[in-house]
Amino acid sequence: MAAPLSTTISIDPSTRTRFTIVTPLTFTHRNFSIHCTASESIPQTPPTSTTSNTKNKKNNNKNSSLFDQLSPLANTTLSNTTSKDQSYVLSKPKSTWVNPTKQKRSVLSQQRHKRVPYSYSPQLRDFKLFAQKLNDSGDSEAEFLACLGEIPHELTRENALLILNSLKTWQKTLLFFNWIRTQNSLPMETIFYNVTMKALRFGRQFGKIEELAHQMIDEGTQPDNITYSTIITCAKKCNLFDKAVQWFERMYKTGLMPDEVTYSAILDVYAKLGKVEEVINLYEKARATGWKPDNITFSVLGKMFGEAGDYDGIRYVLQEMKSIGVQANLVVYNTLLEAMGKAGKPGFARSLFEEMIDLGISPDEKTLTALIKIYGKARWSRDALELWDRMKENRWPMDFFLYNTLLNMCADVGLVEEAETLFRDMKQSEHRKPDSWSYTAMLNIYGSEGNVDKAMKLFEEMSKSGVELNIMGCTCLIQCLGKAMEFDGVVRVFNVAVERGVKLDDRLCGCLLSVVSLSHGSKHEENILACLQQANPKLVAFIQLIVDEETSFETIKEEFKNIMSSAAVEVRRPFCNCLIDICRNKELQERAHELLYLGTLYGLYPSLHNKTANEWRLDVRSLSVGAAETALEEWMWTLTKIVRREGTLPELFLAQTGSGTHKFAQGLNISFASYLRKLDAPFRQSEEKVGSFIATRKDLVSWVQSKFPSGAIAT
DNA sequence: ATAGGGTTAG
Repeated sequence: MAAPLSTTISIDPSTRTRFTIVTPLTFTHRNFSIHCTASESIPQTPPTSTTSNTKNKKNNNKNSSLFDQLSPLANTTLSNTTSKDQSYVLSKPKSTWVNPTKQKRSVLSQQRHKRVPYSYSPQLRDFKLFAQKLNDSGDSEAEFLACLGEIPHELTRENALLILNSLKTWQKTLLFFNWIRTQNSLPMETIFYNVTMKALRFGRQFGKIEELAHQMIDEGTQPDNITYSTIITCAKKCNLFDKAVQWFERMYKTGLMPDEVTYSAILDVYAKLGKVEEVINLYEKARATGWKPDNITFSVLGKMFGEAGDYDGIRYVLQEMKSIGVQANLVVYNTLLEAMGKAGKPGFARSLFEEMIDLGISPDEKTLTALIKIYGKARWSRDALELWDRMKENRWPMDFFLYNTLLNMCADVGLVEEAETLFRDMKQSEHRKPDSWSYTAMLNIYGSEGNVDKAMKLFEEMSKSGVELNIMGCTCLIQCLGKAMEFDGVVRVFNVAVERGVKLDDRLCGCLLSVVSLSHGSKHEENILACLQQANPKLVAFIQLIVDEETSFETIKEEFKNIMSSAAVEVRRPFCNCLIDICRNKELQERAHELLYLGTLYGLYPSLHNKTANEWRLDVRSLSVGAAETALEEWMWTLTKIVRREGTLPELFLAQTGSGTHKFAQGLNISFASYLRKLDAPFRQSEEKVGSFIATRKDLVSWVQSKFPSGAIAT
């Protein structure tokens, strides 16, 4: 989803750490400031979910939200915490009571529903057989009802429940439920509704569940915690989060207190809505009344913080577990591992895994999938291979997800042969035939490696064996063919994708855009542009605009903003990089500088410049070759200006291109080095750090002075 | 699935 692109200050309360400060930045053609460390902001998270409660606040209490209802409780149970408190994690002291003897009002019931075992029925065997017969009956209502005529004995409460629980489709459960109702021989207890609702939930029939709920309310059968938690989790399963919240609030309004099951279910609903503050609020309110959360709650919290990439949140969960004395189980470890990965902490994931092994908890497929994925994304090939060996050694469980994750990991760290072996094994296996994910991983590997022949062979193989080509496989292929300058192949693959109805996304457009820049000067440029025209006509129109020297900067700025606003966040920088390359190919250097300026202005290059008193650093690691050259030129112009007016300069200048730790990474450092030579700039390749270029102030100043006659420098 | 809550691949 595209986040809005904005030129105003944006402080999104849901992202606690992300503030963007706009400082005035003057811009004149040809005279670019490189001090663009501040940026106009593009919010990274769509501002969607944070305001839903304020909407309800104005309504009367008939429709008031849960938080309004709970706020009097909050005032009495929580001290010195405001809901706007940004530092809820770790720094907040545990709640302190003003009056510890005063009874705190509860937000949840500590008592769970007691399970009543079924009483013995002498007709159990007969009814089990009868249930079997009903399951085997035809699916039509008539057949089912005919079968019901053969009921062996009069229906008791226990036997009715037995049958309700034994029917295998929700349709039959519902028919049987309605039949009991019409028989009128048994009082309709809550448990009948609950069992039926559970069957409906299995079939994701939220509408039917709601009908039943209204029906029971109408006839005066009280819904209990089991009813509500079933309704809420069904809504959740059907992605009807508003409905889940609605039913939870309804429950409060009827005066029924949720127990811990319902409570953790609703915590999960708010977590899935991304309402982190609300979840913490509810969690702490319940904690304050003495509730002892269990592993399920911690799994919900861990998942939520993982989705938010919030490392502090994950630490908060670990700390809470420790202080409450709850030992994590396998599910919690799996969730927290996954969360550590999302928060970008592979090292902590590794220690968490070792901690779990030391405790004697055996990893399952999900554990290993999470960890292999993390090592792959972090490019920790040694850890990934070590873990892979341990998996084989210990015969830890493997499944299809794990196989495909291993393939993806191989793609991430550049293990071509290992991937080929695994892929071959999968083909030879009975139950783990490669699917579209597996093929995509292999296409990714061959694509990154630039192995056109093997990639195309896989492509043909997929068509033959009927494995669907998905958007990512398609993008990998196009990228691979483009880099190999096989533009006819690009067009062919693109057309196949369109024919098969692959939905074209922004990444594919970015890929095509890079092919456009590569095809410059060849007879194929028009054909590639025609593909892009189909995928994203606005982008093609923008290219036409930027390559026309007559277009004013104001127009470029406006259209740039439009293009980037509607593009997915992750493709904005690649788009800008490619557009700069296209301009430089056509020797439209000035336009290239304008685009780099705009990219910087809109925060697409947030860490391009780093300055300390001793060192100025240009970090071009996320730039394309053309964009990196443009950035270097701009840097040098600024230095020239500063030298001219005899401003202060640091001792050291450093340009970083990255060493290309990725096995497949194409050498930006090589092209950057040759451009430095072309400019005859006094940067030297650092000996200890590959991909770093260093220059001293002395050398740079004399270089600047030699480029400009001394008279020109005097002011 | 045996009346209710949590975790796996771009």
